[in-house]
Amino acid sequence: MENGKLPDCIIKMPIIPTFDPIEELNMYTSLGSLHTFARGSKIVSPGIPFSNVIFLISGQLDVSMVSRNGEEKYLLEVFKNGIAVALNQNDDHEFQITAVKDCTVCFFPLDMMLAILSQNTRLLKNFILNLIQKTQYFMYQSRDLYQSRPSARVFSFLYNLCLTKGNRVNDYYELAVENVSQKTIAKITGTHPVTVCKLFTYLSKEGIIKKNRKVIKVYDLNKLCNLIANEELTY
DNA sequence: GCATTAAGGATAT
DNA sequence: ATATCCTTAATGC
Repeated sequence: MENGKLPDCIIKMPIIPTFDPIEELNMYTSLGSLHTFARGSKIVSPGIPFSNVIFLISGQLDVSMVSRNGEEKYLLEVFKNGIAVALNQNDDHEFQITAVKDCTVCFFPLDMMLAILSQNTRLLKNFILNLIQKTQYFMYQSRDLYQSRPSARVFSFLYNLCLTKGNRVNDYYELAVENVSQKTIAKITGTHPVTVCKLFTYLSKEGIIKKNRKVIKVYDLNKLCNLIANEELTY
């Protein structure tokens, strides 16, 4: 640990499920196939075989699962230079990848991806770290869904967001939540948007936060932390 | 305690 | 002008 910095192989766990970009893949896009997708179109659909590593050159992707009864489980978002590994050669998968903005993507078949990675050790490392980051995130996610109540997950999300992205101003933490809507928080925490709204108004009434559409100010982080473990809750 | 639905209001495009 | 988001209330499990 030189210069007081952490070694560069440490996995940083995201609060919002967006994983580290791999800029270096831009050098290899000529070895894959370029495609464009209009906003709203599906790149991967449940039940339809698809086997490529998707590299996002521009735009934004939404990855989710859709079961036969039509229920949807949000998984993660992909931003510029991010990857989505979709290796589903059979028709029995439930994955869905949607372009939520106009997108330019590059498809790499697995063998091509492996050929590229075998030539570039640093890229290989970043690729592996990206996958580990995803698996670890979803390990935490499954643990939370298993042992925490929805309210605890929402409070926990807000608490962690505050610690990682909160700006200290006077006696409160300020959170820019313009791009993190309550709907998004509901999807990430596996709760209902109405529940998130109720919990936030509860926190406001308790004087723990002050909120508007763009900013959440957290005044009592300890109280918020205590609520995560709380059994009783009336809101 | 939380999901669901509905309905109205605010805000962004 | 239409979509998206937030809020509140009512109801049910």
